[in-house]
Amino acid sequence: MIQQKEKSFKQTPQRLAILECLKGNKSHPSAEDIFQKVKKKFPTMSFATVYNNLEAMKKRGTIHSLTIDSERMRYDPNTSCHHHIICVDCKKIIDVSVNVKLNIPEEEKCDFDILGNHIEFYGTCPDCNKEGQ
Amino acid sequence: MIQQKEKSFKQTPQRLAILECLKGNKSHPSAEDIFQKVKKKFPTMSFATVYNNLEAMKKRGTIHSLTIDSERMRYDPNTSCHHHIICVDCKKIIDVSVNVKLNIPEEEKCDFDILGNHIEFYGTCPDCNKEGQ
DNA sequence: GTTACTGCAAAGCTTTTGCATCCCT
DNA sequence: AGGGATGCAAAAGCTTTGCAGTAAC
Repeated sequence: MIQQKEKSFKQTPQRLAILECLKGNKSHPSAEDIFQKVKKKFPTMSFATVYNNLEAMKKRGTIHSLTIDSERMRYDPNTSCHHHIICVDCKKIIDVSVNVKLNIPEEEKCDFDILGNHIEFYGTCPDCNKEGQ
Repeated sequence: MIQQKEKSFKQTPQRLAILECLKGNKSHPSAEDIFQKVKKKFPTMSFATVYNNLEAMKKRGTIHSLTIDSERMRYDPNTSCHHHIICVDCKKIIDVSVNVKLNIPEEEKCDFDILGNHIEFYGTCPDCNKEGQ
């Protein structure tokens, strides 16, 4: 088997800024959110750089992307097993760490190899409930 | 309280064709998929008509939309409670009806009103497993 | 010196919208 | 007849890509 040399991962200031912005961030920001925040520090920051870096971090397993918001991709630096609640009105996303063991009966799997799962709870957040009266 | 007259829902041939295409369809098609299929019957069919109708049906609760595929919206005519497995390679989606009762402890909810939930299993389908050897 | 990253602009996709025309009820 | 739906084209988002210049290693 041919030894695949791993591509080096350079520590550029922009990349570090994106990582810093994401670190411990529980708001599940979109690429736009991240771009706006990092742009303050690097006014020349390009959108492509944000997307390229998010993609690179995803591939390395540093972050996860969430498909829960149909309007845009959301990113989560917390790669440990957890789930989410999304507000159907304002699209706010919060973490949930209910620990359920989910097993699919063999006959339901249709020979899929299951790698993992993610539970999306949807509802309305307190802020949107207030307004909706 | 003012009586809101319900908007009439006309039975146009195009709309019926879209409904027909969706009825019992377990492939979780995208708008493009539906468009291509219905276009065979109605060569003048417009993309806007497909989207308008899917949106209208969603509002009426006739169909659900799935955010599980990050590349595009997918539609599901099965509105009863069920979950999904998606193939991370080819994005094939199949139904799963594991019946789990998911309750979030009060302190995790952060005062959200929970309306429902959806479990996404992800993995690789038998077809993609074969190729990947 | 290499290799990868940045920034810019343009392109690519999916989805939405405006509007004139058409047609279901 | 009238309200809604259709079809077309254009626009609007989000995301990706090509490429020349630049910076990390």
